[in-house]
Amino acid sequence: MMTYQPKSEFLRTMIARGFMQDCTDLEALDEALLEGIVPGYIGFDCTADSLHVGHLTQIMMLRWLQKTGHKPITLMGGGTTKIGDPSGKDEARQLLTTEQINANMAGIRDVFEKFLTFGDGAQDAVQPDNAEWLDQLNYVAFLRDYGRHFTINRMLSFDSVKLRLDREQPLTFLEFNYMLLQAYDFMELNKRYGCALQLGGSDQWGNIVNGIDLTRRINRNQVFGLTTPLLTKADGTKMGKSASGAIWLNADRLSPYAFWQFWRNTLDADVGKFLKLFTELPLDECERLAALQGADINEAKIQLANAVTTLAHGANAAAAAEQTSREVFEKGGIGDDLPTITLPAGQTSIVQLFVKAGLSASGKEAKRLIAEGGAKIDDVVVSDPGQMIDLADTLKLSAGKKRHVLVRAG
RNA sequence: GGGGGGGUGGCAGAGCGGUCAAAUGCAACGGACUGUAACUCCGUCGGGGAAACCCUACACAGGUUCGAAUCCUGUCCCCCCCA
Repeated sequence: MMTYQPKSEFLRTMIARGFMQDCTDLEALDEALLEGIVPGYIGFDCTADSLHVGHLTQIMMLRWLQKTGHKPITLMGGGTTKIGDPSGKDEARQLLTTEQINANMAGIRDVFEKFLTFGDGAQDAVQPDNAEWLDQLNYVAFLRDYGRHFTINRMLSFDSVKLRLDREQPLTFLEFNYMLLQAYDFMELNKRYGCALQLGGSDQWGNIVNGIDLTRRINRNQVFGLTTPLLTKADGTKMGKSASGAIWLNADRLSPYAFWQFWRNTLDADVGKFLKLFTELPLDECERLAALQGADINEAKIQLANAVTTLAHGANAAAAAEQTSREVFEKGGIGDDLPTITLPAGQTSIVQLFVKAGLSASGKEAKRLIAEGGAKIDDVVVSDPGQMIDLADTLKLSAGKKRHVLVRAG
């Protein structure tokens, strides 16, 4: 039960928009936020060269932090990625090379540039890499200075550890150390940047609390933690995955059109929640849109798609995606934003066309699609799998009602 | 170190000499319905081929059989119990 009503804009926003799950000390954090600039951080693994929709809650929190007058720190886990966080994972992850990690870090930076303002100012975002301090740790010195502050009894009580032990899945000592290093990160960020807040998903609670304790003991500073609820869709499935994989925030990995479509296809019941979390539309507008009934709620989904795509890819990309979507879905036409492939002009079998366009994983699958009546070329149902087609101009291939690809003769 | 159980399709999980490209569930894909929904229903769901049909698959390598996911031998990996 939340009895305390925060006064700071940041916390009020977090609560009102549904970001808040738990806070270590709401009242004291609120005071700190009212007093001055609070640097707050979230750590990100460097396991891929982009971030995806699953990270978007965290990204938006940092954006709000900056918008409400504070300093976001996007900590790159260049050091900890070499270890792997056991939280919520069933198995140890495979280790990445330093080169891969560095490349990934650059890609992630590109994503953050869209959401945050980086620089040297007091409220500008910074992006340190924990390899800066973790790589040079001396094992014995670390154990002596910091290891003494962690008891095995306590560490064993964390859900992330318990889960693995209960399932009798191996938890290596390497992974077991992850939480020490994350705690060390918080302490180090407190030293370097005066960082006083760690944000994260609710699965990070244990790690965050460890960092708070360590910072208090070593630095003698009070710092805070705030977690977000685990995000699930109304149908119970995990947020951020689609048929074709993760919904990346990077245009190289997922086109703005596909990104827009992802949001356009939000479940009715999720529209309000997503508007609040992933857009900056005023709350009353979010509520008005979410309350639309029947087919009218499609308008809300378009607004959602436009707003989120604008944040991630810019207003032009969002407008183009919307335009193409209207052409394709409302008029049955084509749009520039549709995924496009170029193939040599001439005779091609339809089956091969669908495979090359990425609409079918194999020829077998393409034939199946045709047999089921789901394959269309320029909106005409294909009936003969053996048919050859003369590729001379541009064709629109459709697999079902939603997946369309343009094929150009080149 | 000793004893026992197991590794099957994206996942879960049957099969235990032929009728098995392998039950069932989930996921996925297509269709109907609709709002580019949800729910429900129907269909499909290893690869190649227009098709007949062929190929590759049940941890890996051999072997026994007319015939093996199913039996034998060896290798690797996982789990349980005892010490």
